[in-house]
Amino acid sequence: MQIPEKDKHTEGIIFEAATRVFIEKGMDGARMQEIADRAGINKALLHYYFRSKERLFSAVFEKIAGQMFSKFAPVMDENLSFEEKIRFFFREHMEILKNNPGLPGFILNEINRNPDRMANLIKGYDVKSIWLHLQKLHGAEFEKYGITKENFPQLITSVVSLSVFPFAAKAIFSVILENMGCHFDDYIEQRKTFAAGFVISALQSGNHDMPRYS
Amino acid sequence: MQIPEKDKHTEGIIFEAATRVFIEKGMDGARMQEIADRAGINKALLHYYFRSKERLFSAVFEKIAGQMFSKFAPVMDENLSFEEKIRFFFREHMEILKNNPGLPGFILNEINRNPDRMANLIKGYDVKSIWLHLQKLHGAEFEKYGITKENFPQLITSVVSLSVFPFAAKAIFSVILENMGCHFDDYIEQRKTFAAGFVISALQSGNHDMPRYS
DNA sequence: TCTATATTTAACCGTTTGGTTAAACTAAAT
DNA sequence: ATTTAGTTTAACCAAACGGTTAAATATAGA
Repeated sequence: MQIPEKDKHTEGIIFEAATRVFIEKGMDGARMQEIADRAGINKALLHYYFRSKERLFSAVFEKIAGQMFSKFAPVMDENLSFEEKIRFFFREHMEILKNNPGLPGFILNEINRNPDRMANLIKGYDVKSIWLHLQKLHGAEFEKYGITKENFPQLITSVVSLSVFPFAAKAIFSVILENMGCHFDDYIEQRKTFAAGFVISALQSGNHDMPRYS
Repeated sequence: MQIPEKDKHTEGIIFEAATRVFIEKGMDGARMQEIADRAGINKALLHYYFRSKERLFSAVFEKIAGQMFSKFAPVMDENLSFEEKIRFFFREHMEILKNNPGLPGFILNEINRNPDRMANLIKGYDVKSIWLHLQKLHGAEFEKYGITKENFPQLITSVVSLSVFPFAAKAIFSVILENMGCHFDDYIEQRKTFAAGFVISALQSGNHDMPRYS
């Protein structure tokens, strides 16, 4: 047999090319011919490795989405105070996105196109278990900050929004920021500390407006 | 001549059908045949009113984007304190998005696909002029809250992130929230007051971590 | 009634696209 | 040397798609 390293090599080249094209153009906008061209191979070989566009896309999406979500969990296991974890999260997570600014748009676009794919993806990332886990670790801090089971979803979605949205809306934000003489990358660098401080300040003041569940 | 109302009527029906399809599928995923079907007319008539897919899409996009951005400005002219404006913004803006949850994803997807379109769209929404306007109106509050020209972009992008991102990521959030026994619409209703309180709390505590510009 | 526009019908066109096929070539493994 | 899998080439196919055309019909205004 032939060396499997070469298989992985070519398969990897195709996969990387496909990843770039799918991120740029999305599933609908991507063309198999363009993927083949960027990989420096031909369409026939593309289908030799990945039978169809759908299969190739699924492989790319699952890897990217997996990478994306897997970066959330480990932060929560670090031996840090809750406040330090928040700073840690913004610093690390936004650094990853800074190097892959197209990921949020890619994920959001695809889950909007095909919401069913979410079901498979989400299992294993249960917010309730995260809540229980964190409450065990940081019960005292949670009480001090007034973090409850009711406002916890609001809190973590706020954290995610503050870090992810600027990348999802990069095409808008970068233009607007330039008008104020600020470059996007500088803005992101500032944001790592600003957003962390912003969240922590909000927690410390403690008066979270939370209506009762209806 | 025929009554122009009927023209507008049919044109409006087509336009609305196109809007729905484009929001659901995006430019690349949308099909002219499906737009015609949903409008209850035929493809020929579609091209009779809107010469091409590109023109139809541009018309839809510009109207939606215009609606979207026009909702930001008037908030700033209300006769309210800055704190009240923040509460007002979250309440009103999120109510609009609640009734049109597909808009953020549509806009984000398209500006990612075609960033050049942003240039035309942004002019008229200059952050620097908004900053000058607000600083004139709320100079005292800005000083109290420590809002400066440097951290202002961080502040308003945070406000926008907190309100818009949950809709852009609705397909993810709704699944995750269900795991905690919370429905998306309830979450949004809570969020109007939570996010406002969150921002105001962060401002009141005042210690915004802001590194110097590089 | 005549006319101009709105609308339908239905066929048609050129291009693109995802995917296939078959033959030939390469090169390492046995 | 033979086998096996990787790879190229190049042609091909059927379906989908955006868009066009032309003839027929409906309808309201002049």
